[in-house]
Amino acid sequence: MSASGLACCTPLTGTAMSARQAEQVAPLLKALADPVRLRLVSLIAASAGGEACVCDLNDAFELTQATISHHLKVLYSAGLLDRDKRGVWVYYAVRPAALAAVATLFDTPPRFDTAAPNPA
Amino acid sequence: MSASGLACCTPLTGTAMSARQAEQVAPLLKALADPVRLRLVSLIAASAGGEACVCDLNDAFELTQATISHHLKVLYSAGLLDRDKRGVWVYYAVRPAALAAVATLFDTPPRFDTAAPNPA
DNA sequence: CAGTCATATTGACAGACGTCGATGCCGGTG
DNA sequence: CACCGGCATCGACGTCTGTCAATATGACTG
Repeated sequence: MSASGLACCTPLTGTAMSARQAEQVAPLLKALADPVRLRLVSLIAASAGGEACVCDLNDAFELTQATISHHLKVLYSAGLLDRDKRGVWVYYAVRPAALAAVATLFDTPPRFDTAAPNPA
Repeated sequence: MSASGLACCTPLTGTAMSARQAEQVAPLLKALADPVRLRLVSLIAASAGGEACVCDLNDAFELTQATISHHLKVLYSAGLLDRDKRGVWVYYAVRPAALAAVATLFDTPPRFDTAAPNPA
């Protein structure tokens, strides 16, 4: 399971992305590319303190506790969430850096349209 | 196959996302959540005129023509690409609006941290 | 019109994924 | 210490996905 390097990446739109970069970022997108996980991240991010208890997350879905736990593991393994066990409860928090890494993908770089003539 | 509504969406980080929203955006992310497709979009976006001929895209990968065609179809079906046939060749172009729709997911809204006390 | 080239489609297959019920683990409580 | 409750893990399942070889389609060429 990855979770460290955090996939710094150039925007999609600028210059062509390397195979290596693509393989680093794709897992992050894959982790987010599920309606349930999207809502989980959103719920956690919107919670007070930027973290949420698994018990509350379970109640927000009509899914088995096992399934929610699985989705949280996917997000955690991708490096998108932090995990903190406090007594009996477990709290997950969004890792802003991870989200930011993905966000850079969609940054629109200065638009040089069609093979821009050097504006010197 | 979708390709129209284009999934307008509130940022992940602001208020909790609805199930409906999540189900609209997830397919876009799913379409992008593959290294090959990520590179395809990147290659197309980085090409002169913001479009690229399939023949060139085929050459950029060590994959079968059928596989590239499949990936392009996935991206096209998700509404991320436009398709334009000119004679024997087919050109794909990135739909900036679609990319922008996904980008809004990662916009960081004004940070109200933990249940902000109204600063009145 | 027969041939060739660029894409798309089909069918097959192995592997990954989302979901569940059942079970295990561990921290509190009586 | 025995028990209960929150969460993770396991095993199984049907489905979806990425890839390929083969074939179809459709546009130009001689």
